[in-house]
Formats: sequence, structure tokens, C-alpha cells
Amino acid sequence: MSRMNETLLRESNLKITKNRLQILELLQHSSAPMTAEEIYITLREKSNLNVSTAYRILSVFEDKKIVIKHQGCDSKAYYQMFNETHKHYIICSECNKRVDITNCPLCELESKLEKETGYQITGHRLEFVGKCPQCQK
Amino acid sequence: MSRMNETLLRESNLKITKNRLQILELLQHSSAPMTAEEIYITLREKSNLNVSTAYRILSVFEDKKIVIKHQGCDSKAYYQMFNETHKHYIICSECNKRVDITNCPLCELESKLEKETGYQITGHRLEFVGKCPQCQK
DNA sequence: CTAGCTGCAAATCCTTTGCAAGAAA
DNA sequence: TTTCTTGCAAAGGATTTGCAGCTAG
Repeated sequence: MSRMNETLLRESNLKITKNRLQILELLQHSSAPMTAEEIYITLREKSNLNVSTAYRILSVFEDKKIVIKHQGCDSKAYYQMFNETHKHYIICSECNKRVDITNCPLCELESKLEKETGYQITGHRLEFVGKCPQCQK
Repeated sequence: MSRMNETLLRESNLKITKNRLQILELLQHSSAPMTAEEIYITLREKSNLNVSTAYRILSVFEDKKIVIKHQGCDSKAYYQMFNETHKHYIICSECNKRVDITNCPLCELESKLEKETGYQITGHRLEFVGKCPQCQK
């Protein structure tokens, strides 16, 4: 529902623009995190979106905690909706394809670590790396 | 002992050079993973090492499994000795300082995931993010 | 109208490469 | 000598920025 996204933008003090709505739609319907370039390529015709605009929108969304950003080992940044936040991935070392894993055994560990290290822990990143079925051939 | 590192290089079919020995020494004595630039800055006077040489040496070391490379959220690559491999970190979201955490509850999870996803899992990356004691002020 | 968005081109940051000179075996 | 390493400068890919025009409110 595009109406919901308009509200989301309004509540974040952001103007409602076609680009922003389309990026939201896209990320909401994507089964995997996307790079800025993937988003740009998907939307450039439909919306004639520019790459730098894509980066700018994603960056604002990150500040407003609408999306979160992962740094992939391929040194590209991957973006996904914030509400799907607590997910982890298996990443193919050949093609960089990502697959979700459900269930996270780590949250409990966090408070223990806070005591041990003095860090104020705000989150964690867990990624498994391997070869996906296709790349195993 | 620099003699050991000479053997290490010889066994990897690499010529023994001042730059390589100094980078090995440095990483062995560093308590945290280092970026190519940090290594370069530390060694440029002592060894008049060039940035691209640093990258090249680190890249060869990675191929030969002498070091491993992490991609940090600051989009810089961090290098450490391979033998210290199975470590995870807490990373300060302000200053990017890294602290080791001992003990890894995840290895068991891997085989379960292999069955579920069809991926051939070769490793994992686990990083906790938060604010280090200094940056909490 | 005004603040906030956008496109475009140029700039920046990290990393890689081409090439010719230099050092190890 | 032969092969591998290096320094330098230039190129590369991902991301950011300056600026002038545009658009939502």
C-alpha cells in the first residue's frame, strides 16, 4: 500500500516523492538486500532515477532508520528495510547471492559481552559464507 | 623471530623481501586487524614502503592463506594473520575500534544450515557493533 | 514562495594495474 | 640471468558532493 509509505515518509519529516516511494516499494518486495546500483538499474526507466539520487535517498533512509545497510565482502553496500532487521545471511562466495537464515542464538550473548568489554552493544552482524548450489558445479 | 617468517615465505614460494618481513612482523604483533593504509603509514619511513606494494603484498598473503581479510563497515579492508583466524569482534560504531571476543557458539550451527539451504558453508563472520567505552562519552 | 529534492558532472575514497627499473635466487 | 617485486603514476569501482534547476508543501 503506497498510502502507508506516504505516512512513513511524513512521519520521518521527508517529502513525498516518486523516487522515494518507488525505492520503498522495491525494497519491501525484494526477498534479498539490494545494492544502490541494483535499485538504480531497476528504477531508472520507470522513474528516471539517477544513481546519486539513489545513494542520497538510501543514506537519508538509513539516518531515519527506515532501512539498514550491510557492507558486503564484495565491498558493495546492501540495503534492506529496517523492520526486517534482525536477519542473518548465507552468502555465496562465488556469486554473492544471499539467503536468509532464521533464528538467532546470539542476543543472549550480548549482555554478557557488554560486561566483559565495557562496550555498549547496539547490534551484531552474522553472515555465513559458502557456495550456493549453483556455484558448487 | 624473523627466521620463522623467512621459512614461511619460502614455503609459500615467495621471495624474501624487507617489505614482506616487516608486514608479517607488524601483523604478528598487532593486537587488532589492520588496514592496508595503517600498515603503510606504520612502515613507510622504516621501510619506505609504497601503498600499492602494501596492497599487493597483502593480496598475495591472502591467496597463500598467510593472512585473512575482513571487510569493515567503514568499507575498508582489515587484515590479520591467518592463524588467528577464528576470531570475532566487537566494533565501535563511532571510532571503528575492534576488540576480540573469545569463544564461538556457531560452528555447530553450520552443518544444520548446510542441510537446510544446500549451501556448502566454508565459514562465517560474526561482529558485534556498539560504542566503546571512550566513545560513550 | 521556500525548503527540500533532484540530475548532472566532477570529486573523493579505497583499491588495482601497467610499466619500467630494481632486487632475490 | 631469469623471475619475481617494487615504486610511481594513472586507472578503476563504489560512493559522495557542488551547484543550479525543479517540485512538494
